[in-house]
Amino acid sequence: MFERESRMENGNQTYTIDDVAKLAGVSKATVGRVIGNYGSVSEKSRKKVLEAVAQLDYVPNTIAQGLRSHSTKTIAVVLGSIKNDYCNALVYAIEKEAMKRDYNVLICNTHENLDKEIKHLQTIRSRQVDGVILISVYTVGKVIPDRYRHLYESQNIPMIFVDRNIIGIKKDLIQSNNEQASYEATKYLISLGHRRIGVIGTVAYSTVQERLKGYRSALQEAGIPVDSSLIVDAEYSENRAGQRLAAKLLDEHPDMTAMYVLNNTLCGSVLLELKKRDMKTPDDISLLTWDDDEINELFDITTVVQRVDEIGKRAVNRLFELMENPQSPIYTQQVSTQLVIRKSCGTPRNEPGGG
Amino acid sequence: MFERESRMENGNQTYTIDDVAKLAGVSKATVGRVIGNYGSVSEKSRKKVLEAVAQLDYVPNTIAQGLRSHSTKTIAVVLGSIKNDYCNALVYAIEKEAMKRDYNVLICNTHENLDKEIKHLQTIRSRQVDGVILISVYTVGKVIPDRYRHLYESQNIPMIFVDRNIIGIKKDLIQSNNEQASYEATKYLISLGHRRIGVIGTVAYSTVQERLKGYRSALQEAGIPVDSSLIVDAEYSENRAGQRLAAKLLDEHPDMTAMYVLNNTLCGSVLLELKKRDMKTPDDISLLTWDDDEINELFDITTVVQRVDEIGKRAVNRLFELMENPQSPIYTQQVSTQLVIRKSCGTPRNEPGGG
DNA sequence: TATTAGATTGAGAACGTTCTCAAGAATAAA
DNA sequence: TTTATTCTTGAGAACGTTCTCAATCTAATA
Repeated sequence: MFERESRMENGNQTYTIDDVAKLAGVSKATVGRVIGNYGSVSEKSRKKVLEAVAQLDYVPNTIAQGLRSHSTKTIAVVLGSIKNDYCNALVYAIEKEAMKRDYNVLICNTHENLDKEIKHLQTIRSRQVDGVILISVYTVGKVIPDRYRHLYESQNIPMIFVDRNIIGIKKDLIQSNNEQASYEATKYLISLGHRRIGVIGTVAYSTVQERLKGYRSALQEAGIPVDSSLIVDAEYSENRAGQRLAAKLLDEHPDMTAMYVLNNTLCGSVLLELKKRDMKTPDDISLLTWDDDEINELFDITTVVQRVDEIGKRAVNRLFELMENPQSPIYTQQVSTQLVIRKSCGTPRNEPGGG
Repeated sequence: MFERESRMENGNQTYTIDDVAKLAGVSKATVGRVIGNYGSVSEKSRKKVLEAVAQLDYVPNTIAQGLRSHSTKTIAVVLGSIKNDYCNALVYAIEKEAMKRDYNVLICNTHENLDKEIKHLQTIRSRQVDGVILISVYTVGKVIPDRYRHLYESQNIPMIFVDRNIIGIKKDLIQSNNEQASYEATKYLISLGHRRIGVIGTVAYSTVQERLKGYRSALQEAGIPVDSSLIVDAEYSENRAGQRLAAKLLDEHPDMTAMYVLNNTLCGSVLLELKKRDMKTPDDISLLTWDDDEINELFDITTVVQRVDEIGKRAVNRLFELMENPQSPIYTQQVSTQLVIRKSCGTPRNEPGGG
């Protein structure tokens, strides 16, 4: 009683389930039943409890709930950087879906750095996060050291991969149909008459390798030899890699008539190089890129558009499935893409039909 | 013993401080001392504990720590949408700073919706989050209902505002020097000879009002009458408001020689309208906007650049100050901006010197 | 009225930490 | 050797929930 009153004086004090129970004149078990909406409670008790809750403006302590119930109502999203367009659209979609289920989202930027990814996964473990959505930094060549494998393989925390796969770790994966979409995009360029198509992408990522595979098979199908010097690799961390590599391609391959950009981060800086050289699409060169953006519309760039919303939604849905049933069999979901044809691709300038 | 062994078999089981204590042959109090690095522990005990920790790959349960210590090592960032360039750059900076202090970041999108902001603040309270950084939806005219005021005023959770202020709630605020920067930007346009300068912005936000104030005072100083029909208001939620409003201004004010865009979200769609009308900057119209972006560089748009990194950094620093000392006096920090002059502003086309 | 089934309730253990307190061990001083 | 001082240690309470279990109460049936 004494304590209660001293609390009342401080309008900001937070109340516990015991305070509610005392005020309502019932036990905390009964309060728990009303709050948690389980068991059976008489109408009279329920009313008293709800009144007390309202009067004290009581909110249950999620931390205590988490400790007791082993569920923190939290999912973590681990990715390179929230600044990346693909990633922030993904986080947006994930948070939206999570909210619908009263879950919150912890954001973990790895800055495309292995150590930070490991550190985040450790934190996630100790935080008892309920589930993890991971766009891993792990690139195709690299092998996860044994001492960290458990962070990826533990059955305790449901985890799914989005976009990038980690070879050797079996997890659900949700991604665009990279190979097929890339095959079709390349075929489109070929159908316009292009035979020398330069490619810019961060080769180390599984996604890009899939896209390259589609590129190669389209060329092969058309009987065009694959010239690996037309494929240039962008370090993810390099600032304005697109600009440097576009310049390299343009300098070394004067016969190149189209550029195909596989990473969404690269396109802007490729355009900067074109601007610098006063080259226009599609007259001077054709350009096709992955991932849509306001820029793409403003510059009329033909684009393979990923349905990031859909990927995010599926990721959350699948994660919740796994949270309910951790034994659910692993599988990969491929989300369709859309080739949005604008005006950046034309017939090759050296071709009879070209300008 | 039995239990331990059955746990060992399941390689994924997580261990508790009791398991470590048992394996090390000490009490959990001693383990706690080693983990938490306080009190005094003999070298012998310390070694045994560390070995046990390593062997079991023990990580402390943050939830239990949180319940006991009343600190969850979490800060929440509440903002309109992570998709917004300003916001995602801010979150990026905040997460980076928070990581340095071993704090994690909970992301809360309000979708510029009042109810969602309230809901998030309630969740934040029940989650025992240690601190909140808020870009509120609350617009200048609106008053927070009494029943929700405590969510903003509670002394329990340190909270600071970024970018937007809420009139009537006294909190720390960190923002750009909106009025001064806007005054100078306008002055720059005036110095080029413009007298009819259209303005597009979401008037309801305190930031925009500050920027308008700077705009007006620059005009007044130059003896130019302020024509309020040149200032058009963009609903935040409207898709491509910039395009519609640019069209409106261009249609209704043929004498307008410059457009001044106050929201970063609007510029892209303003450009779309210019593109549609085949108008070029600076020849057909001058354009000046807030917030930098790849687009601005590609289109050579003169821009008031906000130092979002710095704002984020200061926000976290200040929040931690408040977490240590909640009584610390409230104040506002204004971060300087930079007017990056590119090529989108020229002399008015109807002027003697113009095209 | 006695009996039974079902509804309602509260006491108290458990979740995994932190941290106080008092006791025991080790060392230094007398 | 005894006494004082400092180190080192473990038992157990506390944080705020959830949830089991047994007890009580109600109403219906025989």
